[in-house]
Amino acid sequence: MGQEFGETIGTFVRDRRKAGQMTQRELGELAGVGTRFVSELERGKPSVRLSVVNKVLAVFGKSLGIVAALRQDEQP
Amino acid sequence: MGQEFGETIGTFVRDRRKAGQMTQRELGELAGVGTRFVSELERGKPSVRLSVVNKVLAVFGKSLGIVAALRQDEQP
DNA sequence: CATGAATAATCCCGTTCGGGAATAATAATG
DNA sequence: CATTATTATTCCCGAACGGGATTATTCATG
Repeated sequence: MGQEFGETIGTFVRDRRKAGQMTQRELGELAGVGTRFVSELERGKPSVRLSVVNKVLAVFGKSLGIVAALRQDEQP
Repeated sequence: MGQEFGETIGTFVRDRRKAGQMTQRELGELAGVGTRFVSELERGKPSVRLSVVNKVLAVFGKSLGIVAALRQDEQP
């Protein structure tokens, strides 16, 4: 099976948001962040603040601050 | 077995750095970030830029941009 | 203990983030 | 197709980041 790396933060957030029938505005309000940030996050803007990303992920009971997901070689 | 949640980004980076016999300055140079950032990252400063964090993690072949690690309830 | 290395804490400062609002572009719905 | 909702883009601006250097602390090691 081809490259099944896992999703980016952007696609994860977007999928979850849609799954929850939310608009970017609603998610933003829930997370306490701006609409524009949600939009940029979903589209993969790299230079975002970790704390703000986590505010969004917290809505879905997730977080980024714990483990580093591996991308290439080298086992954990 | 108490709280075995996985490490924070800070402890992960510090452990890996020490395991590699590196000083903060050396890691910073390798990653292309400043010494102060390495120090703050290791001590768990929450508001850091995702792109810069990933520059450091890249040194260890890791990344943060892929999967959201789960912290509480709710299965993946 | 003493001494030197490593790390932490501050300071100044250019860069950029993120909020909010307005507008343009795109998607959804009838 | 027409219309509306949703999303993307742009603007202004305050707030915070991150670099680099300096100074204070803490940690190794003998």
